Amino acid sequence: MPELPEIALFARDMQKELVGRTISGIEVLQPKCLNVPQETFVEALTGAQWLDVTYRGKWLRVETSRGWLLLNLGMGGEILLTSRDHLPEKYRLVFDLDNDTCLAINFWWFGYAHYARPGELDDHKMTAKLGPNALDVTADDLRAMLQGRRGRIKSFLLNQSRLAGIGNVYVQAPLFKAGIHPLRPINTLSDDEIAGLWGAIQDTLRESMAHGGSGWELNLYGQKGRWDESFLRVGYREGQPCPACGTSVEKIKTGSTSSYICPQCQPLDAA
DNA sequence: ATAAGTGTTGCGCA
DNA sequence: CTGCGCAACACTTA
Repeated sequence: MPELPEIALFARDMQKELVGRTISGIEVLQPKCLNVPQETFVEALTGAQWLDVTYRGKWLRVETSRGWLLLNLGMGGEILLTSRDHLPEKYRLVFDLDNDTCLAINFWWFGYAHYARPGELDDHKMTAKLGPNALDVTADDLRAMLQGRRGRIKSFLLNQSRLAGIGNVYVQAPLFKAGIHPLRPINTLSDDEIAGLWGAIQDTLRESMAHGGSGWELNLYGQKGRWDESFLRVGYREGQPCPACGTSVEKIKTGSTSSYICPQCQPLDAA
């Protein structure tokens, strides 16, 4: 599940490897992931030169000389810099480059490769409505964003139009570190708790990036990250002892997603 | 072998 | 508008 740390690392590595390269060919094996007809997509970007790679939340935004390539890996996938001789087993999309390398992209569900014409990035609804990157807000920003809002804290954190980049994997550790139950109503959070949550989010995302991202994902070069299960604290560790107090970690349903909590450290009705 | 669980996003509903 | 449940259908684990 690629989330902000992995996407930020992709953007950094793609910036380094691909800026200046020209797309010499495009192969589309799964047209349903496009937002325009396949012919339009291929015609628009073939011959385009890579200018800049940035990201917003879980989206990669590639600016080319002929418009924008917008990538979202959905619930999982790979972007691999390789060559035609070493294509991975599965891929949905290949961009051939002018130095005999190619970019092979795979997503196993709900991934997108979208196109927006030059200067029309704002017309791309799915990226235009995203909130600020989770790493770009200050503690004061977060408190202001939560002010007067109803609902549960976890729903807010996962809502990409509020705060972009956090998914169900990276939401677990900050809530644990801040001692906040995922279902806590937003209006019951104290300023101190919000400040603690903000710090825990920053720490978690930066810690993962410093370790090359998630250990379940491959980077641009096909290498696994080193941010593994040991950093999750309670996430995906049902039945194991809480690292702080030893209480058994519980898995609970929080809306349509699951959460892993220490019932001792993250009580629901704390004040 | 068959079925359930998973993670993201947009949409429909109160 | 806002918060929340659900559906989209690929792949792994019970």
